[in-house]
Amino acid sequence: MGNGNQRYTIDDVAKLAGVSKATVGRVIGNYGSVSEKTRKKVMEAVSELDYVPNTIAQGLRNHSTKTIAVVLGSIKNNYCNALVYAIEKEAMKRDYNVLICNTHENLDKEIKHLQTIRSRQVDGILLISVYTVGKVIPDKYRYLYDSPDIPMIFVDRNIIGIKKDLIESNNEQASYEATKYLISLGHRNIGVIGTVAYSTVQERLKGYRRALQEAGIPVESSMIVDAEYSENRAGQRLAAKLLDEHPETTALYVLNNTLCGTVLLELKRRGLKTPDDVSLLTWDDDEINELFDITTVVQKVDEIGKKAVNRLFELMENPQSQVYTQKVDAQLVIRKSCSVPKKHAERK
Amino acid sequence: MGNGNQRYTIDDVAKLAGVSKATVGRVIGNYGSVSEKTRKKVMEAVSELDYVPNTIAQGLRNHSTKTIAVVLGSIKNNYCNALVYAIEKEAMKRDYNVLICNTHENLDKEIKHLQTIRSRQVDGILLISVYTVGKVIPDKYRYLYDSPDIPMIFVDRNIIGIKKDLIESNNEQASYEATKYLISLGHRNIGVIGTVAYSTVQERLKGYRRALQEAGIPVESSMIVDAEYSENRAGQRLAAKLLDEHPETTALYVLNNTLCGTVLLELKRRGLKTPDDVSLLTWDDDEINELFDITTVVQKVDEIGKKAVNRLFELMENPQSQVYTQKVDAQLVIRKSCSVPKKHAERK
DNA sequence: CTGAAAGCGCTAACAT
DNA sequence: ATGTTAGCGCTTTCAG
Repeated sequence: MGNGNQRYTIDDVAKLAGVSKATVGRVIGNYGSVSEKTRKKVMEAVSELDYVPNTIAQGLRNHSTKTIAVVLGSIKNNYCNALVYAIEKEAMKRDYNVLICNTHENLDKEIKHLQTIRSRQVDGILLISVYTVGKVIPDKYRYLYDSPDIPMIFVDRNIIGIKKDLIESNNEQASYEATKYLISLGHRNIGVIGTVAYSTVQERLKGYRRALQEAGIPVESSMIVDAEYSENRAGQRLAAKLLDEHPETTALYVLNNTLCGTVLLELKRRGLKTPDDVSLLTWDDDEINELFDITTVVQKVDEIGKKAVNRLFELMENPQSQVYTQKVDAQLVIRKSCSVPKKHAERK
Repeated sequence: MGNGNQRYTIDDVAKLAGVSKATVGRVIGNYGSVSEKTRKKVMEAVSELDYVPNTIAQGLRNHSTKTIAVVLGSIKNNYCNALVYAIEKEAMKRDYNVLICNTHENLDKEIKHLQTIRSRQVDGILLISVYTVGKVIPDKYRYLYDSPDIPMIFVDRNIIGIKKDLIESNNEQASYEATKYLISLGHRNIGVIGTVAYSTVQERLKGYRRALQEAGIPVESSMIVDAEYSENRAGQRLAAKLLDEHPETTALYVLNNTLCGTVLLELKRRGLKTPDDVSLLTWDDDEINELFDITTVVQKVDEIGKKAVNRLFELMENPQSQVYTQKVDAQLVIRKSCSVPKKHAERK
């Protein structure tokens, strides 16, 4: 009776089949040549014992652990867990497992994780880095980011100064179009809420500015408010700030999925309805968005995850490969939270 | 210049320090005895090369990979990702990594994952099994569940017939109290929506029935409607069914977090407001719940995750340990979605 | 077509 | 206090 556990080794199979372990290896690994007769004997022994090769031993020998790691801020974030879901699904198809590492958006934890997964010899790394624009990686740890020995690609967030593949949404363009949509409705005073430090948000801001400039609307920098990642209910505070300081605001444009929930809370607190009192447009879809009929820039998380894994495997096979960025189209899903502005206050 | 990668082995350190690798091992592993002088030499060599031991090689030797696996339905589920977050945090404290395995609530995938993580020699497994009440594990795969060679504990869901530790909320009692709360408000016609097959939901139903019986309210089985896990928008369909077939319903009691969103959708579609038109009480907290002021039975996911990891480590140290169940108190958080029923329709 | 043997990097029992 | 060596389970030359 087989038990499928690790008690049986290749030697046990060899003994039972009456061959050498080299031969068993050939059958299992499907290489070299074995006579049909021996192959059958071996197969029988394998299923008799329910033998499964020890991945650790294979790893030591082959320098491949059949494991990839995903390093990200927090698995509780909806964008992240949808991404991990897609990644794991894709990895499984190739019999790879996925190690999950939360950095809690903390530099030290990111470095710690990067170090330990290296010593674990993961075959590849998918990184949504904490490193925000302006922050510099200490020389001491730079090898964690640019050493070519283990394939790594950036997902969603880029690190300026490190040349690695990047898979992300077409943030600038999608944001440009979203903003244009608001402008086409008649909005001229669009307040923006986002965590500016992240490279994605920077790009979304670029798109926003481009649309404004194209429409001849001056960009008022105080209408762009910045959220610290760690702040609790940042969306609420910033929506309040924006609405207080800029009562002429007719539309709110939220650049991070995490922020939107508490923006809604603030709107509710003030008794403001969308789209009648204020229009609302946000990034990243969520159950809430559908419930509230919020017009949303939806990222194709599945596709991003899939592309990321595919590219990582390419790199694992051919580490010399050229570095490049892949953009996945994000889509504006128009629901009911945006309309022609009712108030036509002047700009300050 | 160190590079922290795997190019350097214990031999390199030994050579550089001018000692044997056994000595290096003693210093690294902090066992046996080494003179202060040699220790220093070794330490210098270690930091010179930025040497990090190869976890794979250690694993082969020690039969420990410093990895635990979490097997669950889907990381996209909010209960699950909050759990994984807690688990990973706790695991990191002990320098353990976490492997994530989505079963997609599919039996075959669960078995496949269980097999591969075994061959990967994970040190422990946390399982939220797909096996629902009534389903039987094929003999062939039973070893995956009851073989004692690798410590495993059940989280949230139990498998009847397999004796393993279980960490879960006090589902019966918390559900009893939640139902009692609705009854105390005056509700007698409480519709229940849940995926009945799961052991947790069964327990919650028991608590619901107990409260009803205690209050002398007959349990009407057609007011308990069952959702298939995989059905899209099951909450919506079932809320509709309940409201159509039982117009006397004054309160909706939702037993799974995934269902609540679309229940709200159906309420919205019908123009029904909570708590004025219908009271609503649900399990598992979520951003939506706060936004909608929904009274909720909140599970202490953090504590469940922490307890699960702690217990798993106990088992890893002492596999012979007695099997037992730990219950974590879930709490009823009263917000504004429940009130005294306005309509006093008779029971059918 | 098959087997013997070396070795991946580390640990630990044994020897000095 | 330190070094030598066997071996964890597997793959892969190299011989035969």
